[in-house]
Order: sequence, then structure tokens, then C-alpha cells
Amino acid sequence: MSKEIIHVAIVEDDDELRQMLAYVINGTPGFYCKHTYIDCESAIKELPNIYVHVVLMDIELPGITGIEGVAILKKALPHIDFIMLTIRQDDASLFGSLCAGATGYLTKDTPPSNLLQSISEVRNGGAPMSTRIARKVIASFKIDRKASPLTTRETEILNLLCDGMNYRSIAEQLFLSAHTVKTHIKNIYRKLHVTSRASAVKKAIDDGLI
Amino acid sequence: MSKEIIHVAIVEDDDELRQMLAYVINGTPGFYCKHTYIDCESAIKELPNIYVHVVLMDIELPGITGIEGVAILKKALPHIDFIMLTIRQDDASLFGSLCAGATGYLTKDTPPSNLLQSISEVRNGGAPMSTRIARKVIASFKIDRKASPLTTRETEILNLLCDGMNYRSIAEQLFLSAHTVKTHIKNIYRKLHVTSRASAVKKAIDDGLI
DNA sequence: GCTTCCATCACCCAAAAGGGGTATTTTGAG
DNA sequence: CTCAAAATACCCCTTTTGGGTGATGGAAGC
Repeated sequence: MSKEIIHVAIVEDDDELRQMLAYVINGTPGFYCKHTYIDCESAIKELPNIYVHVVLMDIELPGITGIEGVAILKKALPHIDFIMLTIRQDDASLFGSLCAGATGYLTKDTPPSNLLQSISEVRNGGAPMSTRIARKVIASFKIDRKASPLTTRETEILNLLCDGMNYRSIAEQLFLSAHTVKTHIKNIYRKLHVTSRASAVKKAIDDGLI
Repeated sequence: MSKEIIHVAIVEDDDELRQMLAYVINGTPGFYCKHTYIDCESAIKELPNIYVHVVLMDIELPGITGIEGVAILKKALPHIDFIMLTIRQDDASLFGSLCAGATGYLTKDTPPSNLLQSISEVRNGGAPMSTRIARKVIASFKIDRKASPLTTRETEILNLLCDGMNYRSIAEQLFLSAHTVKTHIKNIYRKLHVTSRASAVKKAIDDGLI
């Protein structure tokens, strides 16, 4: 664990909460919060000129949202870690924030001790998340591939279609006649309800078949 | 926090570690470990017949790997939470496990107290992860879309290609001549280094262009 | 003012794809 | 053993695609 003092900035439009957060941070050894902002516009203007390690970012802000703000700021200041601090638990907010470059995601019911621990954690290479949030993130990976309607051979050929191979190339690679490849592809089209290679590839990817 | 006793099973081929883990779990109030397995084969045979909440799963096992094991077991026993407990930190192991349905991922340097806390956490709707692991998971969402090489019009047409539309349909939809559509598609192919619709769709999806 | 990119439209031609059939062999489940 | 599904192979025919080449007008950048 690093012993350096962690410099924290806050972007939060609620005056009371913003001041309370700064108060808690400044009242804890090892943490320091000098800069707070009421919206992303001012944060975007000021942050490049100050020294800060971690930013606590609200999502629901007037003007530029916290998610858009992170996307903009993270691109300009990739060394800063952004922790979302929000009441929102919907998938769009969560995954939007992560795609934008947030490194942590805490709900506002996080008690102060956990919040401080999360700030330390993000500074030490972690990615702090509220309990339910973590579960959502993990669950998003699980692929319950509905039993593919395709046979092994068909799936094999579908993969080669993705590489842009034509009948003949596929046939050579699989030691089949081009006629057979064509028959398989016709069956693939029928099963996926498509009529072209392009849409077969798209549907296969969307449905997690490949 | 639930006060019920959490029933834990272990799948781990190292005799010493397996016994040590069981010893720690059984020595802690609120935790109970009656069943341990040295490989996935025996776990797959026994787990459906026993009462258990959480399974600690190693990855490197003789025969069926922990990842394959989770995929098989999670499908049959979706109510059980699987926590990977492994020395492996590579992306393939991590994301393979998550896709298979693991709910937690701990490295073997996790101290016993953290391990027990993680078991509680997963039982309470969380998704416990080691610090670095969490960061990897979060980082996997971040999309730094390299500026698309395609123009607005080309991207527009690329999207229609995904729907399996032909020159004529695209032309009608965009109020263009089919000749123009063809020119755009030729330019798309050149920029994406492909020579067919199927591979253009694949590459566009892979590169996050659509 | 010049150049570059974008968007638009056009023609020719060979290759490939797609739709409709039919048929044999292998494999697997009951 | 039997039946169904899967995998294999072939034919005919029309439509679509991909590659090459060329041209024009407008907007943006230098």
C-alpha cells in the first residue's frame, strides 16, 4: 500500500453532499480534497491544471452528464482514476460509465468508510464496485448460448464465411466439394432465417453462435 | 447479511491446500465444508446430490479443467455460486471463467480472512474479485474506438450491409443510385482491407465500427 | 487558387452467390 | 434393427457481386 496522500476531486451538483464528501475526505489522514466542481463543464476546464489522483463523479449533472464527462476527461487525462458515485443502478448508466473509462462504480448508499477504502483501492490498481454492481458486471459476461440450431459442420463453415472465403476456398480447406459447401450454407440460411452471407455473419455474432 | 450457515464445497487437486481450505472454513462460525473433490469429474457426479451454496473451484485440474467444469455445473445447478480460486491471472482463464458462469475470481494469494469474506459476499449477491482482477474486468469494457477510417456515408451503408441488403435495396433506402452504393462499398472494402460483405461485417463488428 | 477528400453516377465483365431441385452414404438414437 | 438426421455430392438457372476505370460537383484545407 502506498503511503502518499491521495488527492481527490469531486464533481457533484448537490451542494450539501459535495461539501460533506470533501469534509469526510479532508478529515481522514492520507486523503486530501482541495478541488470540487458543481458540473462537468468546470471540471473539464480546471482538471488539466491541477494535481489530482482520483475523481469522484456524479452521473446526473446539469449540462454534460457524468458519463460524457468521464469520456472526455479520461481521454485527456488517462492517468486519473474516475469513480462514479451515483444513485443510478441501471445497466445503461453502469456500462455507459465503464465504456467511458470509469474505474470504479459506487452507489450513493456507500458508507464513508467504504468510500475511503474504495479510493485507496482504485489508487492501488483495483476497481471498486458496490456489491450488486459487481454482480451485474460479472453477469454481463455469462453467455448462456441457447442451443445452437446449427450442426458442427455448419458452425465450422459459418466461421469460414466470416473470413470472407468463397465456396471453393471453404471446400478446399475442409476437403469437400464446393457443392457440399453450398448445401451446408443453404441449410445455414434456412436455420438462421437469412438469405445472404453478410446477414448470416451478423446474426451468428449477435446470437453468440461464433 | 444472512445468518444462515454457508455450505461450501471445494474442487482442488492439491491435497494440502484442499485440506487446509476445508480446515479454515470449518473452523469459522457461519461456514461449513463437508464435501471436497480432487477433480471436476467427481464434483460433477456428486454435486447434484448434495446441499451446497458456494463452490471454490481451482482451474488447473487433471482431466476436465475448472473452467469447463463450471460451464457444465452452472448449467445443471444454476443456484450454486462458483468462485474460482487459482494462481492464474491470464485473460483467457479469467474471461473464460466468467463466460462459463463463475461469480467470483480470487487468486491463491488471497488471505483466509478475505476468502471467507468473499464467500459471504457472493452469498449476499456480490461478485468477489481480487484487486487486479477487478481492474482487468473493468478495463475490458473501455472502448477506445480508434477513429473510424470510414466516412459517415460509408458507415451508414455498412450498417445496411449488416442487414443483408443488396445494392438496389440500399440505393432505394438512401435515395441513391445503385452505382453510387457500389462505389461506397468498394471504398469500404479498400479501407477495411476486405473483399466481401461477410468479412466487412465481421471486421466492422470486431473493430467496433458499428 | 490549387489540391484533396467526399459524395455522387456510370459502364463493362467475369466470378460468385443464391434458389430450386435430387440423391447417396454415414451416423446416431431409440 | 430401424428411422431420422447429418453430411456428402450434383444439376440448372438467374441474380448479385466485386474489380477496373472514369467522371463531376462541392466542401475543406493549405
